[in-house]
Amino acid sequence: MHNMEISWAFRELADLLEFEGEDFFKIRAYRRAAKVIAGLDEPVEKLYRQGRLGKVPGIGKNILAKTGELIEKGEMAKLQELRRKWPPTIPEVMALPGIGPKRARFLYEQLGVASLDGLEEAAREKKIRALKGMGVKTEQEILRSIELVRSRAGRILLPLARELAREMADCVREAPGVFQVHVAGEIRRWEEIVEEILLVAAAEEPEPVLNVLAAHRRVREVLVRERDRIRVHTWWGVPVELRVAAPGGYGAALLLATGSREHIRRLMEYARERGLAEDRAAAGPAQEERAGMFAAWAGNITLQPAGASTGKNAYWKAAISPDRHPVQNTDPLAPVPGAPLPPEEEEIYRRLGLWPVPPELREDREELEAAARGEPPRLLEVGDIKGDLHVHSDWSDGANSILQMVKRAREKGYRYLAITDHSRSLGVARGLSLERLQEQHRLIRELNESEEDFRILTGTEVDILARGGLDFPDEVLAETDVVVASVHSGFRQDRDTLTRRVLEAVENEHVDIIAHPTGRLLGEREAYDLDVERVIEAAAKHNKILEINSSPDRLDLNAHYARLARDHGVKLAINTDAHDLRRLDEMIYGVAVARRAWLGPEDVLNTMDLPDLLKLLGRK
DNA sequence: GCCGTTTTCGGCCCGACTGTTTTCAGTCG
Repeated sequence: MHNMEISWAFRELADLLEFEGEDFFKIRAYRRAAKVIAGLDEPVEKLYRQGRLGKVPGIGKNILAKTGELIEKGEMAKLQELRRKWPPTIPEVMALPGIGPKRARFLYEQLGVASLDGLEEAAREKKIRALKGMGVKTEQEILRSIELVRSRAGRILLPLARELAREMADCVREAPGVFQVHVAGEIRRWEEIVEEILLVAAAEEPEPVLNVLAAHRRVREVLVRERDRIRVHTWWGVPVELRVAAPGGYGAALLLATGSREHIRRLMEYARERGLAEDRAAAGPAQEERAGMFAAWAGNITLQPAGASTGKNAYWKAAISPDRHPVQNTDPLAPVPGAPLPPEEEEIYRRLGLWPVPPELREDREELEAAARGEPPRLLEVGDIKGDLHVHSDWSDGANSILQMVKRAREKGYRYLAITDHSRSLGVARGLSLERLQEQHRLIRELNESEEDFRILTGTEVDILARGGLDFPDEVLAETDVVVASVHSGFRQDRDTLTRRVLEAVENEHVDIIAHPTGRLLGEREAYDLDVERVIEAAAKHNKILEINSSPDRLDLNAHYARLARDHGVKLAINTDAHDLRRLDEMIYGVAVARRAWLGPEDVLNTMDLPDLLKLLGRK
């Protein structure tokens, strides 16, 4: 059983218990377990079988037993009991912003509302406003939220998509006759949100490969099946499509499956204009047919004589030549951003007289024009990153100690790490008081004495207060290595007020970085109403750094604004905002955003060596 | 329900905001 399935079971259990009015701390324990399990590096099942699961913090006797039930029997008695007792759609009502357990219960008891559909109907019939404690505003807010939730149904964030794609691709790779598999589509382009998972496999015989996917235990229903293509609906709620190409046509198939649609369209136009692709387009053939023609042309490219391949990954390995920049992870199923293209695909661009366009740039944002002109840009790579300038420790709401975070940072090859715990106003996150902050900074200075070739930077993530101003006085910030400022309250203030708050932080001489500048939480919360252009202009004027927050549910700034910032001469910092060890690894997502924004190492603060970094931050 | 170099019970998450009130409950970060 997948970790995510177990995590979801505990989350559902917590939701239903909360609806029942169960003890707050018990619910919190289940939620925490769900979070811990989702964040584990190893399969829960393995830990369980080896008797190590009980040692994981947050997992005690009871949760261990319930997890065992899930693993052994595939279900949990307590959860099934609750599902029988209450309508199973209750959690979707509680998940709505503004509706918690109390209101969900109240709506259920007063109106019999137990699902989004039911709630929407009640709101449209103006029944909500008649209830005690609710009014017209609440009713309208409910309708708005429902619309938002509906619009994001069936869309998942990139890390989960990568994990699911990997699981499916792993099984395809073992299918008879398959010698190469890639994850393509949105995932390969590193889009923030994924609507479908696309896989491409190379094999002479498609039939047995398609059969393997059709029989996968996550597959609920086969939606489309053709000779060399299958599209299925999965347990995860996301469609998965597998295309099987003959080895000779693999490059073209991968290229076509990676997209985007506009990039492919332009690429085919480009090929036709140069007489490089068959042109039967005069009569206006459908997209698919044109793609087919292009594939037929591109498919003629064979790089190696048949039989030259010595194994499944031979093509892949051939692509990694020593003159490339170092790439840490070249697993084709879950690569890091900047992993090399397979040579068959690369060759198609070369034959068209273009440099091979990295998947992250295939969005029809002038990448073909650039590719037709000179040299490819030197885009940022994971290996360029020399440190992380925004992480949390167990001094505030992080899970790990400073030393644990430092150890992992060193293992990642970093040269520095800034510990930026929350400031005093952020109560929930156990924000540091002035005294605690200074105590922490003293400790860090001590720890640095025994660190060689590595520097722990003192820092703070200082709140930009709702009433304006910063949460710590200037003289304290002046003595801090890295001051990261960010908004955590007053999200609903109007554009002027919010922009003014952020501008004030930009103008403060002690602030170095504005973190997650727009405050969006993908799939959860819209960005607050901020005039980002003005913030970028101010950052340029005051030499301030803007963050690309790598957390996959933030990715903030996004590629659009990151590019705009760069064009204004603003440097970006790519930080993880990690609250535990594992999330230090999320740097890849921020790097992908930077690549999608066409950033190179020179545009990014934390590619700098420590002395240059300190100099730029104006530190004494 | 979990946890313990304050260890088998008692503590763990509090303050701001919102929409609804007329003094506050519910939600959220």
